[in-house]
Amino acid sequence: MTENSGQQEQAARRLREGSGRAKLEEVAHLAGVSTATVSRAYNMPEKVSLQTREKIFAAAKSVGWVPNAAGRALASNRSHIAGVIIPTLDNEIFSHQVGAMQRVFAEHGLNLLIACSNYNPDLGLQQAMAMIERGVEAMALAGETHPPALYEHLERLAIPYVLTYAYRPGADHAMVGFDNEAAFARMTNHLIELGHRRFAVVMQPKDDNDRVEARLRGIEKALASAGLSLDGQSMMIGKASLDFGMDCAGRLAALPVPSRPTAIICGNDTLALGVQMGIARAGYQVPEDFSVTGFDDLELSSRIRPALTTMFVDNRQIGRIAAEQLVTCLTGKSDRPQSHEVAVSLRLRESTAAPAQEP
Amino acid sequence: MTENSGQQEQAARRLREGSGRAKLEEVAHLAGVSTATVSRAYNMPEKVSLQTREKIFAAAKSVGWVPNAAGRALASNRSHIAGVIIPTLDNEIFSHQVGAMQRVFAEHGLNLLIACSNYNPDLGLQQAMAMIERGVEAMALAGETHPPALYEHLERLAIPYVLTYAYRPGADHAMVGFDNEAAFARMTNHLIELGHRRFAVVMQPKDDNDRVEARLRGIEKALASAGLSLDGQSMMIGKASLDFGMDCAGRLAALPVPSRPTAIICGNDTLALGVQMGIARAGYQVPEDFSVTGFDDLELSSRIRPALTTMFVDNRQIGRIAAEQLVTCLTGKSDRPQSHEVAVSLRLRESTAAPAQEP
DNA sequence: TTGTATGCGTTATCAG
DNA sequence: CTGATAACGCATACAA
Repeated sequence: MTENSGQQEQAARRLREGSGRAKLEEVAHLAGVSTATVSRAYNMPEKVSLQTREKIFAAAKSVGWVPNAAGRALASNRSHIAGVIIPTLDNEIFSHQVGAMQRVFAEHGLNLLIACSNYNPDLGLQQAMAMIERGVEAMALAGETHPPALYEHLERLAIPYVLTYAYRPGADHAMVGFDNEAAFARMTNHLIELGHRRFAVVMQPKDDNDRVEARLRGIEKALASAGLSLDGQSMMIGKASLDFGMDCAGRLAALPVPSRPTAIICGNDTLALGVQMGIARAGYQVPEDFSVTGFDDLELSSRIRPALTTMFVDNRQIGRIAAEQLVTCLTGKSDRPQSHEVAVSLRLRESTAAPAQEP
Repeated sequence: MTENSGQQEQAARRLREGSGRAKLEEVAHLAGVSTATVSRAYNMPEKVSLQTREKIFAAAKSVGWVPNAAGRALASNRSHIAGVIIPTLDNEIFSHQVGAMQRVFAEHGLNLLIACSNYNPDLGLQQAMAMIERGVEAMALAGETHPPALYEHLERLAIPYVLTYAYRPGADHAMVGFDNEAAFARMTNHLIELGHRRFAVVMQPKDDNDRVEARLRGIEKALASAGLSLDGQSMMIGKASLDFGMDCAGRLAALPVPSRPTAIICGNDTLALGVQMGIARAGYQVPEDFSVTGFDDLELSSRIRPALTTMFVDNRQIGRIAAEQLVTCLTGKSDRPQSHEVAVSLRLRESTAAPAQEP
């Protein structure tokens, strides 16, 4: 009890009396100079004589001075913090992006705040607002579908931002990514050209996910151009897991031959690998009985047998370019971040082939 | 008069500096109350009458006021920012941890700064110092091996911190994780009990990675207890990739039978999957010719054939608990973060079996 | 090259 | 319940 109250008291006093850490003023006293000179020694070293600079650094070191960012930010109107909002860190397409961004930002003295929306736009908005309150100088957002309120705040506060993992010519915002619709149209056309006429789609949920919506559009348009379409039972939407892919494969394999697809387009490699496993488990073969395509090109996808036909997306490059665009704005080299289309490449491998001849 | 000219001056400055950001003072004017009351309306609503509160919120909304965190932090000595440093976001064991942490912190109104050390302690220190300058209130660090200077700074500034992904009874610091040495000893003993006597180890680089060092100790101690040891050529260290695993498998399969291992202990599941592929490619079978073990239990590991014997580690739980420990410190419910051992579980599957009888 | 003085936006203290 | 006012730690015109 006594101990406890003592601790509380101490904590309270720390709060009342300030951080308890050394401040710039103490460094100044110790070095026998003014606070302005200390500040200059760090922020504009060339304007301070080597001699005093050394005195100052020594003094700072002796008291273990760490600049207080709040005071700094308040006086300079710079927080040195950037922010990124992604749906989830559990998907490597986003964690790779963030990793690349963090590296670029760090090289420019910027710290990175991160938050996840869990594919929930309202949560994303909330997280973004929290970051804006923290004074982020720039912001990267995954995807294009965000509450108008978010864009309004960013515009009004003149916080530069880019949208990542998507690219749409003529979009209102700066975007760094690729055209999801075109990419899936390309993949679909590959299968059409091989001779496939009956398709299934295994896709992650499209709610509040503009990338997935674009992908479905791409598939449907490509099919329509060939006079084809998906019937309802061949469109399977669920969690992007191996298990869901396996389930779907099982259901598709159980269809009567006339309505059974010969090609299965998957929303990502995880689903596609699951589908391949499900097909094997059902006693069928890839690509003889089913052609399968993925998206992302995970390390595993090229090593597994049969190697997966998929689309390579360089998520690290997306993250890097997005961060670089923001940095150029912050350093005044550019007025607004520029959009940038990142190339994706179709990797044709063993999981796709011409369909077997109908008996 | 004075007031008026003051406002004009302020407006002029805002125009000059292009910062169209409203401040608390303007909200106060608009609502016809003092700045203190506006502040209270947000931070201690119960101490402000409902009526004035509503006036204030309306005024704030009309000018789109966003609180300035720098001013806030300076006055309250609270940054509402936590930090985490991990080796890399490219490995899901860390990205999952970070994702879980971020969720917990967000629930408590804390934003999360993230940085990667790339397994370089100096870079980690540098990143950590940057975070400390930004005023992080708490910090999570992956692993145990960090420069003494880092610990000194954290201690001196009284910043609560926890180390994650490792646990060592009697450690100097709060740790949330598991005993890497014990875990690998357990895995090794499983193989010894199956009857294996010749082992190979395929492991990620151990430089500046205390977890890997502990794992190797665990393996060697378990072997020693059984009167066994590794000869040099059976210890293979390299990048934790499928390719390196495949290479190692090829080299091991090429050894003359008397010195060829019957069991291959891998540092993680990625390496183990690579080893399995390499064995298949070399024309051998798992587990008939080689037993293989992994570590982490990726989603894939239980679905692949043969299913991989591995150790399940709940990285999300590690992240969650670590963050919770830090939060309890920040809310004053605890003085120091507590260590917490997270259970790992051995998943015995198809990739391990008794070695074939020697002819 | 260095010092002085002031402001940055908010919270907290104390009086009312 | 509310208001006036002093911190909070630093950067930066302006002087010297």
